[in-house]
Amino acid sequence: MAQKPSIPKGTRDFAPAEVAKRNYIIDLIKKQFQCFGFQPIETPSFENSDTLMGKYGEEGDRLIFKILNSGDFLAKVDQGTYAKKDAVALAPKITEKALRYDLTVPFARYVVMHQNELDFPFKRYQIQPVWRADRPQKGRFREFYQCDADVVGSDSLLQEVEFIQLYDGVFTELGLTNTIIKLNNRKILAGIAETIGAQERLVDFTVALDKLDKIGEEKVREEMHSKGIPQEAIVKAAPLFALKGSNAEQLQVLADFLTHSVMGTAGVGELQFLLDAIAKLGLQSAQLRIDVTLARGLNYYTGAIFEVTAPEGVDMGSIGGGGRYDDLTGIFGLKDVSGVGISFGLDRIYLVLEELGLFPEAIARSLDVLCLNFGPKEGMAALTLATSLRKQGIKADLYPSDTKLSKQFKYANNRNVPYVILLGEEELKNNSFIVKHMATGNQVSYALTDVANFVATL
RNA sequence: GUGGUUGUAGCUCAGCUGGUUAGAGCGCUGGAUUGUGGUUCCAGAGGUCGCCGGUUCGAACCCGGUCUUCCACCCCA
Repeated sequence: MAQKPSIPKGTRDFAPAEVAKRNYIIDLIKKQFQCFGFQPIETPSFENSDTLMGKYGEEGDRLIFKILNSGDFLAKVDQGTYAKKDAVALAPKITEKALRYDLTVPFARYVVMHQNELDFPFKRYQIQPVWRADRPQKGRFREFYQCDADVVGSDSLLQEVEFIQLYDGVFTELGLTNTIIKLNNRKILAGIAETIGAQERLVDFTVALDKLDKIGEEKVREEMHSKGIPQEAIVKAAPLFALKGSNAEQLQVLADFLTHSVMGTAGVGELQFLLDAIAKLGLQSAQLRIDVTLARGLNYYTGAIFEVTAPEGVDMGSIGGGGRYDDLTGIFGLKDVSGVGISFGLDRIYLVLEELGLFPEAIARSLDVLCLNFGPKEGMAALTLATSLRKQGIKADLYPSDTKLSKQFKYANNRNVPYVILLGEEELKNNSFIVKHMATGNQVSYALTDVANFVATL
C-alpha cells in the first residue's frame, strides 16, 4: 500500500448508515421549516473576504478559513508588507475569498443584493455546511452543518413566538423531549449594565455573567473585576446572581431591578409578551426558561436571544440558538430591516440522538429484498423479478454474481436485509420463487405470476 | 491561540526495567457443508509499530520535532 491517506483535522467521512441518520434529521427539520412557511435558499460555500471579515469580532476573523488567491498572487504584494512577515497585514492582500463561517451573514448579503426581488417579510431557510478554523473538541468540528431559519422585514414579536414553536416542533418530532429553550433579551442585558453603571463594559460583563452556572458566582465576580468592572457595579448586580424561581418570579425581580432603565424595561416587556403568548399557545414537549446569564454572540443580536440545550443529563452544550438582530443588513447598506432567526446544530443533535438511542430502527434499512444469484439464466429471471419489485417502490437488489450461497447470505446479513429471494433451477422450472424471512428463517414459495401476494406482506 | 492527551492488523486493544521471528478478540479468506446466513470446529492471509530525525551493540518502548485523536481553556453550534 502507498502512503496512508488521511483527511484534514476536524473533518469527517460519513458512512452510509451515518448519512441515513443525518438525512433523517435534516428531512425532519426541513419539513418543519416548510410547515412554518419558510423557503429554501442556497449561497456559495465561499464569499468575498470583505463580506465576512469583521462581522464576527476579532476572534471570529481568526477562525475564518481564507482561500489563497490563484495565479501569481505574491506579485501584488508590496515589498514592505512582504518583508515584515506580518500575517495579519499580508492576508487581505493574498486572500480575496473565504469559506462561509455561518449562514446568517451570507443571508444578510443575499437580502441586500436581492432586496428588489424579495417579498417582505421574507422567510428563508438554509441547510448548508460552514467552516471554522477552530480546534476540534467534543461536538465541535471544522466543517459542520447549520440549519437556519430567519425572517427579515418584520419587527413583530409574533415571529419570536413562532420560532419558539418551531424549536418545540422539531425537537418533539425527533423524540428529543424536555429540551430547554433558554430565553433572554439583549435589552435586558443592556439595561442591567446601565443600571449598575457599566455600560461601556457591556460585553465583558455579559461574557462573565454567561459563565455563572459553569464556574460559579465567586469566579464570575473575579472575572468581572479583572476585566475592569468597578467593584460597586458588581455589588449592585448581586440580585442577578441569586435569580431563582419560576419564570414569572424572575421576571418580577428583573422588572424591579430595571425600573429606571428604559431599555431594560422594554426588554422585560418583550419577554413578558413571549411568555404570555406561549402560555396561551402551549408547547408540546420543550420547556421555556428565562436565563439572564444567556449572552451568545453579542455582535449582532439586539432583542430576544434563544438557546436550546439538550435534556438534563446530556452533556452537549447548546444544540441550537438564535435571536433578533435589528440591523444585520445595515452593514451591507440596507437600513431598518429587522430580522430574527434560529439555528439548529445538526452535528450536535446527531450526537445527542445517538447517545439517547433515539434514532428509529427503520432508517438503517438500505434494502428490503435481496435476490440471490444461482447462475446466468436464474440470475436473469431474478433480475426480472427485482425490476418488477422496484417498480412497486420496493428497495430490491440482485446479487450480481453467482458465487456460493453462503457468501450471498452473509452479504444479506451484513446489509440487514429482511427478505431474501431464492430463484434457482428448481424454482425457474415451475415458475416460482422462494422468499426467506431472515429473522425467523421461514421460507414461503410464491408463483412468479403472483408477485403482488408477496408485496402485500411487506 | 494556550495547556494536556492519543497513535501498534480492516476494527477494539495487549505488548514487562530497551533484548531473538510484535500478540489477542472481532472481522476477512478457505474448508468441514457444490441450494441456505446469523451457531460451532479447523486452517490461512493481513503490520514501513503515525511520520522524520537522534541516543544505543540493539528502539513499538528512551529523547527531539512534526502530523493526528480526544479533552480543558478562549470562543462557539
